[in-house]
Amino acid sequence: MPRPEEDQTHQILDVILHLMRDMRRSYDRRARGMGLTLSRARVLTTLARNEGITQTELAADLAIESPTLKRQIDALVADGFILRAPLEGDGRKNALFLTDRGRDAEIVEFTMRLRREILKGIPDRDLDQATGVLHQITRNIQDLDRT
Amino acid sequence: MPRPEEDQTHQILDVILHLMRDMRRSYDRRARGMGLTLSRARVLTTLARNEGITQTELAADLAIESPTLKRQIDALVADGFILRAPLEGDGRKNALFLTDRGRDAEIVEFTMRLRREILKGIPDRDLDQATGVLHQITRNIQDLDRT
DNA sequence: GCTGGTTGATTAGCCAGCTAAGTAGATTGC
DNA sequence: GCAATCTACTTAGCTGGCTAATCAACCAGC
Repeated sequence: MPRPEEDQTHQILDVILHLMRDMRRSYDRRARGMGLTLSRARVLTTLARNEGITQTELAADLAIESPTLKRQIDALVADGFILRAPLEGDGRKNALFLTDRGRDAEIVEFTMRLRREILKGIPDRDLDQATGVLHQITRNIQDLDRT
Repeated sequence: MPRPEEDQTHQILDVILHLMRDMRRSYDRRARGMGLTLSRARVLTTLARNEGITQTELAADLAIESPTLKRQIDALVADGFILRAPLEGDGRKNALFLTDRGRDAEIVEFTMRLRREILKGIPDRDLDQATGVLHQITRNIQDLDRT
């Protein structure tokens, strides 16, 4: 059982990897009854802030690629949460709208409550500091990719 | 363009979601030439610290489920990075070993270098503080799941 | 007003995570 | 010493991320 010192210091990357999976799994298990997942809830709450936008615009808001979004939209349309409407004036674009079911306050409420629970007991300034570190890591990655 | 205040404060969860994707994408693109991905490199480096362990043990070390690991092992065996050997004394278990190719220092070196680059310019104490916050979030999720 | 390039959405196919269920080998209890 | 249970691995199938390539509609320039 060798234990190189390097691993201890760079631990944060593995913590991030695991945390994301834990978040997803926990949310998905809880939201299954509503027919949602973490990713799909994000689509709904993001769309709720800006109904009528196109798929490309929504994908940009969510920072995911359009084929990824497309499958989620298909599922949400099939489950009656949102609607695709052809956008007049441009035959390529779809405008997206929530249905009554998709606009149901329960989803937003549920998501916000869970987020509050997940961050419980952590002072705002600690959250801000941690967020700053994560942003710095993101910038470092972008710098690397530019090389 | 409405902008509810709540979103600003809980931003960290989205940052985590995106950061993980950025890490994966950046690593995978760079490591493609070696036939590796971030997940597979993690399998190799974790196994390197403890050759001869079984799949279940390795899955526990990586904190992933055994079916997830199984597919990665299949791929790594196919590409000549590792070997499955039947473990004498228990016909159910496989012992895992690196091949010469898998033991190749380049992989470990490459991974460590990239990790250093990604964390460049961030003081250790900031990293530790951020890691602490992430751990707290992980504990909060586990507490929720226990309910 | 046609032609070439651009854009929005889709399709196809990959990787990596998961759960649920199946199979074969070990272990335990009677 | 056999039945029942448990364990390790596998199989099957879902979700969600990605890239590459296709198709249709739009737009620019000549």
